[in-house]
Amino acid sequence: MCCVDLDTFFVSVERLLDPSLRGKPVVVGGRRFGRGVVTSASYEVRGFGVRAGMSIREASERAPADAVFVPGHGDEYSDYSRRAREIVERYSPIVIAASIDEHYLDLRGCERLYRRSEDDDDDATILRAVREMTAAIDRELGLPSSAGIATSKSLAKVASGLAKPQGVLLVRAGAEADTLAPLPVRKLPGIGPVAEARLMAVGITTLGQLVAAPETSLRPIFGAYTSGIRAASRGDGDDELGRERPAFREHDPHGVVAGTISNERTFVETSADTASEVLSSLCERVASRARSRGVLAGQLTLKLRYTDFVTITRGRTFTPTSADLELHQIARDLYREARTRDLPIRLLGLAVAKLRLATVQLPLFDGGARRSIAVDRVRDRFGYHALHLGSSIRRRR
DNA sequence: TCTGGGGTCCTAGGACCC
DNA sequence: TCTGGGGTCCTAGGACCC
Repeated sequence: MCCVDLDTFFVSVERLLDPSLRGKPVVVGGRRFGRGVVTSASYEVRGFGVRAGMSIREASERAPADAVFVPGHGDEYSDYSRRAREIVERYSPIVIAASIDEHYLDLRGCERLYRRSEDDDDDATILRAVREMTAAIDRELGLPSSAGIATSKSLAKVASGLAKPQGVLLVRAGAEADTLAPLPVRKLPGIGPVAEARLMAVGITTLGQLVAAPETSLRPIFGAYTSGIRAASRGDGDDELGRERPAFREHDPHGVVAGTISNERTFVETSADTASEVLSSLCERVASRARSRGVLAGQLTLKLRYTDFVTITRGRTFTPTSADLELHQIARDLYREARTRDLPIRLLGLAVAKLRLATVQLPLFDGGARRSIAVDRVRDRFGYHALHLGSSIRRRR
């Protein structure tokens, strides 16, 4: 099992787009002192304590004066991600994308394919092939990457992290538990800040301690994941690649499509946006994304966050639709149900789920959907902002 | 750690059906 | 009208990932 991870991916792409950023501290995520969070930080700026996930404001204070802050280029990242995948696919027929900057390959059975000399054992052969692969990604795309090779998927991921930057680490069969034992629990995918704190409370800080801990102390923390987490902490378990993320997956024969489509917006203090304007525009975005994917939504969930960070969600299941006006009506109802406190709102979000494939004939009978598709056609020609629902446009006098 | 925006998956209670 | 137990769906909330 091999995990290939592109190093500081967004920063690396930004440097391809603007070579003057090479060697400089770079922060991707937003303009300096603006709003947002860091999505990628170059190694130069990590030395100052800037990390992905940190607020742009805090990063702005920590970063040196010559640091460059860029908002990011999402379409370019997707394009480079796809090209990286094409290179990875040369090395194994079994590849899945785990995220935009991360791919897993199943290399079992490929040893004979890559063997160069009789002296090479399987590990040496695989290690050389993976080094060739990361070199190819660098040579052909100009992107640095790291890789981890191990008997299980999660250990391969951990190993790729240990190998960074621009390294390849192979954990030999039999060495799994010893490799993992000294690492902090947080290194294991699936253990986040909450689980880390709760483990600390029962005296567990390393993966070795987690493996040795009694079931009764882990169960309350991990629930259904307990045995999987413990197995992964020992380095055994998931030796299958598993499913591709639902967004990339085929739908099933009944027209059910996995996944959700969501959009949310945090209110800026200075903005005079009203909740109903934001709601309308979120509704249009979500519905138009559903239509462009050719799906109807059977569930809508509204998320409302107050300025004190208390978050309420209200959802409803209904006959599948992708019409703006229908979804908008439901969204307004949900908003009324959720908005019970007299406190300013920090964030509004909408998500559609229970997606199913839109049948071809349905729009002919459904005026709302037909109107929405006409709107999409206008937008295809003139841009997204060419047309909006009346209520999502600020009234001017 | 004063916290964006896109997602996935699990839990737990209640309704409803057989 | 009360009772048991299982299955499934709905809803709200929360942890985690990139």
